[in-house]
Amino acid sequence: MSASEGLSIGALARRTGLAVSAIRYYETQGLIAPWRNAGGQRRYQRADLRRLSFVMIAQQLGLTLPEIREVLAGLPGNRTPTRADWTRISTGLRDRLNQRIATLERLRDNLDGCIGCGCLSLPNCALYNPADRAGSKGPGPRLVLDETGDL
Amino acid sequence: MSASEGLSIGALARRTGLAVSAIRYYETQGLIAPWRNAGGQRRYQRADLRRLSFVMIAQQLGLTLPEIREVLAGLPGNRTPTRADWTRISTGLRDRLNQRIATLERLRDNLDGCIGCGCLSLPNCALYNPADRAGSKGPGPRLVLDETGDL
DNA sequence: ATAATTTCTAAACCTAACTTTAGGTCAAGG
DNA sequence: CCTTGACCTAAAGTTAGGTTTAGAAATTAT
Repeated sequence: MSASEGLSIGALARRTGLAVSAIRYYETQGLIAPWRNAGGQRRYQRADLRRLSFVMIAQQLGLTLPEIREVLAGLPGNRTPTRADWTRISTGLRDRLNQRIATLERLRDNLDGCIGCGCLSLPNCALYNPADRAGSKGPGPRLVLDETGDL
Repeated sequence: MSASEGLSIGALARRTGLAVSAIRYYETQGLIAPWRNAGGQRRYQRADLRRLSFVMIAQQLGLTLPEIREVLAGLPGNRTPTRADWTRISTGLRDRLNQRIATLERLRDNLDGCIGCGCLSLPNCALYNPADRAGSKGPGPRLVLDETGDL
Protein backbone atom coordinates (compact mmCIF):
# COMPACT_ATOMS: atom_id res chain seq x y z
CA MET A 1 0.00 0.00 0.00
CA SER A 2 2.82 2.40 -0.84
CA ALA A 3 2.00 5.99 -1.78
CA SER A 4 2.58 5.28 -5.45
CA GLU A 5 -0.04 2.54 -5.39
CA GLY A 6 -2.91 4.87 -4.53
CA LEU A 7 -5.88 4.28 -2.29
CA SER A 8 -7.93 1.10 -2.15
CA ILE A 9 -11.69 1.38 -2.33
CA GLY A 10 -11.93 0.57 1.35
CA ALA A 11 -9.56 3.37 2.29
CA LEU A 12 -11.51 5.78 0.13
CA ALA A 13 -14.74 4.66 1.76
CA ARG A 14 -13.33 5.21 5.23
CA ARG A 15 -12.12 8.68 4.38
CA THR A 16 -15.28 9.88 2.65
CA GLY A 17 -17.74 8.07 4.85
CA LEU A 18 -19.37 6.60 1.75
CA ALA A 19 -20.14 2.91 1.49
CA VAL A 20 -17.89 0.83 -0.71
CA SER A 21 -20.93 -0.16 -2.72
CA ALA A 22 -21.82 3.49 -3.28
CA ILE A 23 -18.37 4.24 -4.64
CA ARG A 24 -18.60 1.34 -7.05
CA TYR A 25 -22.05 2.55 -8.03
CA TYR A 26 -20.72 6.02 -8.74
CA GLU A 27 -18.21 4.44 -11.05
CA THR A 28 -21.00 2.81 -13.06
CA GLN A 29 -22.56 6.26 -13.30
CA GLY A 30 -19.40 7.78 -14.66
CA LEU A 31 -18.63 9.95 -11.65
CA ILE A 32 -15.25 8.49 -10.89
CA ALA A 33 -12.78 6.40 -12.83
CA PRO A 34 -10.13 4.53 -10.89
CA TRP A 35 -7.37 2.51 -12.47
CA ARG A 36 -6.72 -1.11 -11.61
CA ASN A 37 -3.69 -2.67 -10.02
CA ALA A 38 -2.08 -5.91 -11.16
CA GLY A 39 -4.63 -7.96 -9.25
CA GLY A 40 -7.57 -6.12 -10.80
CA GLN A 41 -8.41 -4.08 -7.73
CA ARG A 42 -9.48 -0.44 -7.96
CA ARG A 43 -6.90 2.16 -7.04
CA TYR A 44 -7.75 5.81 -6.47
CA GLN A 45 -5.78 9.03 -6.47
CA ARG A 46 -5.93 11.61 -3.75
CA ALA A 47 -7.81 13.88 -6.13
CA ASP A 48 -10.63 11.35 -6.04
CA LEU A 49 -11.30 12.24 -2.40
CA ARG A 50 -12.03 15.73 -3.58
CA ARG A 51 -14.16 14.43 -6.38
CA LEU A 52 -16.30 12.41 -4.02
CA SER A 53 -16.55 15.30 -1.59
CA PHE A 54 -17.85 17.37 -4.40
CA VAL A 55 -20.38 14.71 -5.33
CA MET A 56 -21.63 14.65 -1.76
CA ILE A 57 -22.10 18.39 -1.60
CA ALA A 58 -23.77 18.55 -4.97
CA GLN A 59 -26.18 15.84 -3.90
CA GLN A 60 -27.17 17.84 -0.87
CA LEU A 61 -28.02 20.63 -3.23
CA GLY A 62 -30.38 18.31 -5.01
CA LEU A 63 -28.39 17.61 -8.16
CA THR A 64 -28.95 14.20 -9.67
CA LEU A 65 -26.01 11.97 -10.43
CA PRO A 66 -26.24 12.64 -14.17
CA GLU A 67 -26.22 16.36 -13.46
CA ILE A 68 -23.21 16.00 -11.24
CA ARG A 69 -21.48 14.03 -13.94
CA GLU A 70 -22.07 16.91 -16.33
CA VAL A 71 -20.57 19.38 -13.92
CA LEU A 72 -17.61 17.17 -13.25
CA ALA A 73 -17.08 16.78 -16.98
CA GLY A 74 -15.43 20.18 -16.67
CA LEU A 75 -12.62 18.44 -14.86
CA PRO A 76 -9.81 16.77 -16.75
CA GLY A 77 -10.00 13.03 -16.47
CA ASN A 78 -6.42 12.48 -17.37
CA ARG A 79 -4.58 15.08 -15.36
CA THR A 80 -4.90 15.92 -11.71
CA PRO A 81 -7.35 18.79 -11.39
CA THR A 82 -5.65 22.06 -10.68
CA ARG A 83 -6.64 24.59 -8.10
CA ALA A 84 -8.18 26.62 -10.91
CA ASP A 85 -10.26 23.64 -12.01
CA TRP A 86 -11.77 23.23 -8.59
CA THR A 87 -12.35 26.90 -8.17
CA ARG A 88 -14.30 27.04 -11.39
CA ILE A 89 -16.44 24.03 -10.54
CA SER A 90 -17.02 25.05 -6.97
CA THR A 91 -18.04 28.53 -8.00
CA GLY A 92 -20.75 27.07 -10.19
CA LEU A 93 -21.94 25.10 -7.22
CA ARG A 94 -22.00 28.19 -5.07
CA ASP A 95 -24.22 29.89 -7.61
CA ARG A 96 -26.68 27.04 -7.32
CA LEU A 97 -26.52 27.27 -3.58
CA ASN A 98 -27.33 30.95 -3.67
CA GLN A 99 -30.25 30.33 -5.97
CA ARG A 100 -31.60 27.67 -3.68
CA ILE A 101 -31.24 29.94 -0.67
CA ALA A 102 -33.03 32.74 -2.46
CA THR A 103 -35.89 30.43 -3.39
CA LEU A 104 -36.29 29.25 0.17
CA GLU A 105 -36.19 32.80 1.49
CA ARG A 106 -38.86 33.83 -0.94
CA LEU A 107 -40.92 30.86 0.13
CA ARG A 108 -40.45 31.71 3.77
CA ASP A 109 -41.50 35.29 3.26
CA ASN A 110 -44.60 34.18 1.45
CA LEU A 111 -45.40 31.66 4.12
CA ASP A 112 -44.96 34.39 6.72
CA GLY A 113 -47.54 36.41 4.84
CA CYS A 114 -49.86 33.42 4.76
CA ILE A 115 -49.46 32.84 8.47
CA GLY A 116 -49.97 36.51 9.13
CA CYS A 117 -53.42 36.47 7.67
CA GLY A 118 -54.09 33.02 8.98
CA CYS A 119 -55.57 31.79 5.76
CA LEU A 120 -52.63 29.85 4.35
CA SER A 121 -53.58 31.52 1.13
CA LEU A 122 -51.17 29.72 -1.06
CA PRO A 123 -52.12 31.04 -4.44
CA ASN A 124 -49.97 34.03 -3.60
CA CYS A 125 -46.92 31.92 -2.88
CA ALA A 126 -43.93 31.70 -5.16
CA LEU A 127 -44.21 28.00 -4.54
CA TYR A 128 -46.61 27.40 -7.32
CA ASN A 129 -44.31 28.75 -9.94
CA PRO A 130 -42.74 25.70 -11.53
CA ALA A 131 -39.64 27.69 -12.46
CA ASP A 132 -38.84 27.77 -8.78
CA ARG A 133 -38.85 24.03 -8.42
CA ALA A 134 -35.64 22.15 -7.92
CA GLY A 135 -35.98 20.04 -11.02
CA SER A 136 -38.36 22.51 -12.68
CA LYS A 137 -39.89 19.56 -14.49
CA GLY A 138 -43.16 19.59 -12.65
CA PRO A 139 -46.52 18.97 -14.28
CA GLY A 140 -47.07 22.64 -15.00
CA PRO A 141 -48.33 25.60 -13.09
CA ARG A 142 -49.95 24.84 -9.80
CA LEU A 143 -53.17 26.64 -9.05
CA VAL A 144 -55.16 26.44 -5.89
CA LEU A 145 -57.59 29.19 -6.67
CA ASP A 146 -61.07 28.43 -7.74
CA GLU A 147 -63.45 30.80 -9.46
CA THR A 148 -64.46 32.42 -6.21
CA GLY A 149 -60.88 33.30 -5.45
CA ASP A 150 -60.64 31.52 -2.14
CA LEU A 151 -59.42 28.14 -1.13
CA MET B 1 -72.16 18.59 -7.99
CA SER B 2 -73.95 20.79 -5.48
CA ALA B 3 -71.91 22.63 -2.87
CA SER B 4 -73.03 20.31 -0.12
CA GLU B 5 -71.69 17.31 -2.01
CA GLY B 6 -68.08 18.43 -1.84
CA LEU B 7 -65.33 18.17 -4.42
CA SER B 8 -64.68 15.16 -6.59
CA ILE B 9 -61.15 13.85 -6.82
CA GLY B 10 -60.84 15.28 -10.31
CA ALA B 11 -61.86 18.73 -9.16
CA LEU B 12 -59.36 18.56 -6.33
CA ALA B 13 -56.68 17.45 -8.76
CA ARG B 14 -57.41 20.37 -11.09
CA ARG B 15 -57.24 22.87 -8.28
CA THR B 16 -54.07 21.59 -6.66
CA GLY B 17 -52.29 20.59 -9.82
CA LEU B 18 -51.70 17.15 -8.37
CA ALA B 19 -52.45 13.99 -10.33
CA VAL B 20 -55.54 12.07 -9.34
CA SER B 21 -53.32 9.07 -8.71
CA ALA B 22 -51.16 11.11 -6.35
CA ILE B 23 -54.16 12.18 -4.31
CA ARG B 24 -55.32 8.60 -3.99
CA TYR B 25 -51.78 7.64 -3.02
CA TYR B 26 -51.72 10.29 -0.30
CA GLU B 27 -54.85 8.75 1.07
CA THR B 28 -53.14 5.38 1.41
CA GLN B 29 -50.39 7.19 3.28
CA GLY B 30 -52.84 8.71 5.70
CA LEU B 31 -52.38 12.30 4.57
CA ILE B 32 -56.00 12.90 3.63
CA ALA B 33 -59.27 11.17 4.42
CA PRO B 34 -62.24 11.92 2.17
CA TRP B 35 -65.71 10.57 2.73
CA ARG B 36 -67.62 8.63 0.09
CA ASN B 37 -70.83 9.53 -1.63
CA ALA B 38 -73.70 7.12 -2.22
CA GLY B 39 -71.98 5.71 -5.30
CA GLY B 40 -68.73 5.09 -3.44
CA GLN B 41 -66.83 7.98 -4.95
CA ARG B 42 -64.47 10.14 -2.90
CA ARG B 43 -65.71 13.54 -1.85
CA TYR B 44 -63.49 16.22 -0.39
CA GLN B 45 -64.02 19.32 1.67
CA ARG B 46 -62.60 22.69 0.89
CA ALA B 47 -60.24 22.31 3.81
CA ASP B 48 -58.63 19.47 1.92
CA LEU B 49 -57.32 21.92 -0.63
CA ARG B 50 -55.40 23.56 2.15
CA ARG B 51 -54.24 20.23 3.40
CA LEU B 52 -52.84 19.27 0.04
CA SER B 53 -51.25 22.68 -0.40
CA PHE B 54 -49.53 22.13 2.87
CA VAL B 55 -48.33 18.71 1.77
CA MET B 56 -46.85 20.21 -1.38
CA ILE B 57 -44.96 22.89 0.51
CA ALA B 58 -43.70 20.47 3.11
CA GLN B 59 -42.43 18.19 0.38
CA GLN B 60 -40.44 21.00 -1.12
CA LEU B 61 -38.83 21.43 2.24
CA GLY B 62 -37.72 17.85 2.07
CA LEU B 63 -40.13 16.29 4.54
CA THR B 64 -41.07 12.72 3.81
CA LEU B 65 -44.71 11.74 3.63
CA PRO B 66 -44.61 10.04 7.04
CA GLU B 67 -43.14 13.20 8.53
CA ILE B 68 -45.82 15.30 6.92
CA ARG B 69 -48.44 12.97 8.29
CA GLU B 70 -47.05 13.52 11.77
CA VAL B 71 -47.23 17.26 11.38
CA LEU B 72 -50.75 17.12 10.01
CA ALA B 73 -51.78 14.95 12.92
CA GLY B 74 -51.96 18.23 14.80
CA LEU B 75 -55.04 19.08 12.80
CA PRO B 76 -58.47 17.95 13.96
CA GLY B 77 -59.95 15.14 11.94
CA ASN B 78 -63.49 15.62 13.07
CA ARG B 79 -63.99 19.36 12.95
CA THR B 80 -63.01 21.84 10.27
CA PRO B 81 -59.56 23.20 11.09
CA THR B 82 -59.65 26.73 12.37
CA ARG B 83 -57.44 29.58 11.35
CA ALA B 84 -55.51 29.03 14.57
CA ASP B 85 -54.94 25.38 13.66
CA TRP B 86 -53.33 26.31 10.38
CA THR B 87 -51.28 29.07 11.91
CA ARG B 88 -49.84 26.68 14.44
CA ILE B 89 -48.96 24.09 11.84
CA SER B 90 -47.58 26.57 9.36
CA THR B 91 -45.42 28.18 11.96
CA GLY B 92 -43.76 24.86 12.62
CA LEU B 93 -43.06 24.60 8.96
CA ARG B 94 -41.54 28.04 8.88
CA ASP B 95 -39.17 27.04 11.65
CA ARG B 96 -37.98 24.15 9.54
CA LEU B 97 -37.56 26.47 6.61
CA ASN B 98 -35.43 28.82 8.63
CA GLN B 99 -33.27 25.97 9.82
CA ARG B 100 -32.77 24.76 6.29
CA ILE B 101 -31.86 28.23 5.10
CA ALA B 102 -29.37 28.62 7.92
CA THR B 103 -27.74 25.31 7.04
CA LEU B 104 -27.39 26.25 3.42
CA GLU B 105 -25.95 29.65 4.32
CA ARG B 106 -23.41 28.04 6.55
CA LEU B 107 -22.54 25.67 3.76
CA ARG B 108 -22.20 28.50 1.29
CA ASP B 109 -19.93 30.46 3.58
CA ASN B 110 -17.75 27.44 4.06
CA LEU B 111 -17.66 26.80 0.38
CA ASP B 112 -16.71 30.41 -0.18
CA GLY B 113 -13.79 29.89 2.14
CA CYS B 114 -12.82 26.78 0.24
CA ILE B 115 -12.98 28.55 -3.07
CA GLY B 116 -11.03 31.44 -1.65
CA CYS B 117 -8.07 29.26 -0.87
CA GLY B 118 -8.60 27.18 -3.96
CA CYS B 119 -8.13 23.90 -2.19
CA LEU B 120 -11.74 22.81 -1.75
CA SER B 121 -10.67 21.92 1.72
CA LEU B 122 -13.88 20.30 2.76
CA PRO B 123 -12.94 18.96 6.14
CA ASN B 124 -13.67 22.44 7.44
CA CYS B 125 -17.16 22.43 6.03
CA ALA B 126 -20.27 22.09 8.15
CA LEU B 127 -21.42 19.63 5.53
CA TYR B 128 -19.77 16.70 7.14
CA ASN B 129 -21.70 17.09 10.32
CA PRO B 130 -24.51 14.59 10.10
CA ALA B 131 -26.71 16.72 12.36
CA ASP B 132 -26.93 19.12 9.46
CA ARG B 133 -28.32 16.56 7.11
CA ALA B 134 -31.92 16.70 6.07
CA GLY B 135 -32.84 13.28 7.36
CA SER B 136 -29.95 13.21 9.83
CA LYS B 137 -30.01 9.44 9.53
CA GLY B 138 -26.82 9.13 7.54
CA PRO B 139 -24.20 6.46 8.12
CA GLY B 140 -22.37 8.53 10.72
CA PRO B 141 -19.84 11.31 10.67
CA ARG B 142 -18.25 12.04 7.36
CA LEU B 143 -14.54 12.62 7.39
CA VAL B 144 -12.37 13.55 4.51
CA LEU B 145 -9.22 14.22 6.46
CA ASP B 146 -6.42 11.78 6.48
CA GLU B 147 -3.61 11.66 9.02
CA THR B 148 -1.65 14.37 7.26
CA GLY B 149 -4.56 16.75 7.46
CA ASP B 150 -4.92 17.40 3.77
CA LEU B 151 -7.06 15.86 1.15
C1' DA C 1 -81.75 6.60 -23.55
C1' DT C 2 -77.41 6.47 -24.72
C1' DA C 3 -72.80 8.03 -25.12
C1' DA C 4 -68.86 10.04 -23.03
C1' DT C 5 -66.45 10.98 -18.80
C1' DT C 6 -65.05 10.11 -14.45
C1' DT C 7 -64.22 7.24 -10.86
C1' DC C 8 -63.47 2.80 -8.57
C1' DT C 9 -59.97 -1.12 -6.97
C1' DA C 10 -56.07 -3.96 -7.17
C1' DA C 11 -51.95 -4.98 -8.86
C1' DA C 12 -48.13 -4.16 -11.67
C1' DC C 13 -44.77 -1.03 -13.10
C1' DC C 14 -41.39 2.97 -12.80
C1' DT C 15 -37.01 5.86 -11.50
C1' DA C 16 -33.23 7.13 -8.52
C1' DA C 17 -29.80 5.79 -5.75
C1' DC C 18 -28.15 2.48 -3.58
C1' DT C 19 -27.51 -2.19 -0.82
C1' DT C 20 -27.42 -7.06 -0.54
C1' DT C 21 -26.34 -11.52 -2.05
C1' DA C 22 -23.84 -15.21 -4.14
C1' DG C 23 -19.92 -17.10 -5.60
C1' DG C 24 -15.11 -16.46 -6.46
C1' DT C 25 -10.13 -14.25 -6.16
C1' DC C 26 -6.16 -12.33 -3.77
C1' DA C 27 -2.91 -10.90 -0.06
C1' DA C 28 -1.20 -11.11 4.58
C1' DG C 29 -0.64 -13.40 9.09
C1' DG C 30 0.16 -17.50 12.10
C1' DC D 1 -0.90 -24.66 4.77
C1' DC D 2 -4.85 -22.47 6.35
C1' DT D 3 -7.62 -18.80 7.65
C1' DT D 4 -9.14 -14.16 7.64
C1' DG D 5 -10.35 -10.03 5.52
C1' DA D 6 -10.59 -7.01 1.64
C1' DC D 7 -11.80 -7.16 -2.97
C1' DC D 8 -14.07 -8.68 -7.48
C1' DT D 9 -18.58 -9.19 -10.68
C1' DA D 10 -23.28 -9.73 -11.86
C1' DA D 11 -27.74 -9.78 -10.56
C1' DA D 12 -31.40 -9.19 -7.58
C1' DG D 13 -33.53 -6.54 -3.87
C1' DT D 14 -34.93 -2.07 -1.48
C1' DT D 15 -37.31 2.47 -0.49
C1' DA D 16 -39.81 6.56 -1.72
C1' DG D 17 -43.12 8.43 -4.24
C1' DG D 18 -45.75 7.84 -7.38
C1' DT D 19 -47.93 6.22 -12.37
C1' DT D 20 -50.07 2.88 -15.37
C1' DT D 21 -53.21 -0.65 -16.53
C1' DA D 22 -57.43 -3.30 -16.73
C1' DG D 23 -62.01 -4.04 -16.15
C1' DA D 24 -66.15 -2.50 -13.94
C1' DA D 25 -69.45 0.91 -11.95
C1' DA D 26 -71.10 5.68 -11.42
C1' DT D 27 -71.95 10.29 -13.24
C1' DT D 28 -72.66 13.73 -16.63
C1' DA D 29 -73.79 15.36 -21.11
C1' DT D 30 -76.52 15.12 -25.42
